Order: sequence, then C-alpha cells, then structure tokens
Amino acid sequence: MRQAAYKPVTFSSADHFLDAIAQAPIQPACLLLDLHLPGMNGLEVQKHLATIPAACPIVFISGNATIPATVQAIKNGAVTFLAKPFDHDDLLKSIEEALEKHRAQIRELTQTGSIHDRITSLTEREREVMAWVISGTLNKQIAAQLGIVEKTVKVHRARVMEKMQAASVADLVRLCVAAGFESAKA
Amino acid sequence: MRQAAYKPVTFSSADHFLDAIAQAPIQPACLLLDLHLPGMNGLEVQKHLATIPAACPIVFISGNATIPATVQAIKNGAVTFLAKPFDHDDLLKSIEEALEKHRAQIRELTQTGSIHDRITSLTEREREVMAWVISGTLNKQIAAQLGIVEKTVKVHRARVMEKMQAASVADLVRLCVAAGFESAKA
DNA sequence: GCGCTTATTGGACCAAAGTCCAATGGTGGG
DNA sequence: CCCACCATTGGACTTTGGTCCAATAAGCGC
Repeated sequence: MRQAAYKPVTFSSADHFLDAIAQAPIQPACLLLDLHLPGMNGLEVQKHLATIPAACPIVFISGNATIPATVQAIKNGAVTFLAKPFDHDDLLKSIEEALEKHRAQIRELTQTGSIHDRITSLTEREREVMAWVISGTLNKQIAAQLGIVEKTVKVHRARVMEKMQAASVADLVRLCVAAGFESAKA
Repeated sequence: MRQAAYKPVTFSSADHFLDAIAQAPIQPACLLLDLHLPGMNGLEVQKHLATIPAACPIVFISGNATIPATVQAIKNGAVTFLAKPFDHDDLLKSIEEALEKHRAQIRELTQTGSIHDRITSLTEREREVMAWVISGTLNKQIAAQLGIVEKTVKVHRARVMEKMQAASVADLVRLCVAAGFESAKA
C-alpha cells in the first residue's frame, strides 16, 4: 500500500471504523474489508456505511467466501470482491477503481448539495411558486392557483431565480431535476 | 416453472437463444442461465445480451461457480447468482424480481423511445435551435449564433415545440433530459 | 416598540415570446 | 416540370415575462 503511494489506516474493529468514518472529513478513500470480522460481519458494515452520505466504496476481501455473500456484497454496491489468494495488481486496480468512484461520488454530492442548500434558502411560498414555474404554468394561472394576483407571482418568481442562481427557466428546471425537486401539477 | 404459472422456453445452445431473442417481440421475460455451457460461456452470453436494447434480465445458476465469475455476473447486471443446490423459493423470488425489473425497463424504453422518435422527426436546423432553446438562450442571441434573423428562430422554435409535443420550455427541457439530448452552450 | 423577514399589491414600462398573415428560394423525387 | 419539404424572412399584433419604482400588513425576536 505504502509503496503504491497510498496512506493506509487500519482499524481494530468494525465499530472503531464506523465511529472514525462518521467524524472524518470527506476525502477520496476506500475500505478494504474482510467478510469475517470479530463481532459485526462485513456485510453488516456495508449496510451501516450505506447510511452515511458520502461514505467510501468497499473492496471486499475474503478467504472463504460463499456465492450468496458475494452476490449480496456486489449488489449492495461493493466495487469488487477478491477471493484469497488474489493477484497483487488486481488489488491495486480495484483500489484505484474505488477511489475514482468515490471522487465522482463526492463531486456529485457537493454539487446537488449546493443546489439543495439553495432550495432550502427559499421560503415556503417561493418553493410553491417554483414548483408551478417548472411545470410550465403561466404566471396568470399560478396566481389563480394560489389565489393571489399575477404581480405577486412575478415577485416570488424573481426571488426564486435569484436565490436559485438560475439564469433562465431552462436552468431552473435542470437544477430541480438534479435535486429531485418535483414540479407541481393539477 | 409451469406450476408457478410461468411459460418456460428452453434453448439447446447460447446461439439459438440469442438468435431467438433478437427476433422475439418485447415482453417481460427472464433468462435462467448456467455459467457453463457448450460453446459460449454464461458471461459471454450476458455480454451479447447487453447489446440488445430491451433484453431480458439474467438469473445465473451454476454448480461450480468461482467468486470472480460471480462478481463479473452481478457487476454486469445479473439479477442474482444462485449456487446449486439452491432453495426453490429463492429461485422463484429471483425470477419475480427479474420480471419486475424487466417490466420497468420496458416501460422506460418505450417512453424514452417515443421521445427519441420525436427528436429524429426534427430537421437538423430544428434540433440545432432546440439545443439553444433548452440552454435558456434568448431568440435574439440564438439568431446571432446561427447567423439568421430572430424571426426565423421563432419559426423553428414553434415547430420544435409542436413536433416535440411540449407545452412549455420547461416540458421541453425535461423531455431532452430524459432523452439525453444535450443543450448547446458556447 | 423597533427592526427584520415575508407576503402582498400597485403602476409604469420594456423586452421577449407567441401568433396570425404572407412570401421567396433551394432541393429532391415522381 | 411540378410538388413537397425545408430554411428563410417580413409585418403586425397580443400575450407574457421581467424590471424599475413604491407601499401596506402580518408575524417574530430582542
């Protein structure tokens, strides 16, 4: 590991690791995990890790793995599963794959994260108006839906565009799609 | 299989299957595939199947599977990998999961398929204009980019909305996002 | 109470987009 | 050669959206 310019950190138990990772700063990393551990087994660690937002990918390693366990591990998102004895290069390749995956994951998260921040900075009314705007509804119709005057809709709308940092409705729609914000419709 | 109200069809070789599936009508199905076959092995069949648009999901079955083969199979999208001897219920559950997955896949495809049809019904110029429209560019600026008059852009734009069956720019953006149509920008 | 945010509205005005009308030139096929 | 399709443009007009200005009222924390 060290020869390959990585900085390995070891943990004496699954709990120690989960505690550490929960507090650690977000940076590209990768977990080398054995299926058999004292206490919690590898698949359980994977399950716990999945609940953490930007948790690192897992490369499983095991000497006596079963097919069902392997299936589980991969389906739950493990980068790969290496059966001992494994090739040195395979391990390094897997780690590199995991790191690249994590880097992409972090990028994704920080992006949609900032979008989410913008959405939460909106007032309830503004979110409501935005939901109608991205559905393609006219200001006049939105006003009717909300029981207010068109002028007011325009004001909210302008604030939405400003707070969301969207230069156009097209941009706004894309932002909302990326953040999973649903458009209104009735 | 028959007892569970399924209609199993068997194939004497991988080639026979691939020939048959390429011609068959699209309907929810599932492939029960052994890793070891005469001629082409299971993973190769999976690879070929992946090139077919709405190909069915795969449930792997094998008596003497290796960990690497299992990893490969799952990472390439197999629903699961059952090692013999397997539980009867596990098999049925896997098949049901595969069928549900395929149904969703077919829905997705027919949807984006119809969107794709609309896009191909556009002329080259119309696609060009659409790319700019969904980027949020003003008609005037689009005209400048294409070296034409704003009026002409309006005409193309109207045709785009009509052919794409979009009631608003917001709709258009969503359609393009769903179809993977990239917006222009320079 | 005072300041702050939020929601609401008014007026005036400009820019942008959509909608009718109609026309011209190129290109390819029957 | 004529027809269909396509890209292009013009004019006149309406609707819609955006942007300034400004004001009022309700709720909330210090």
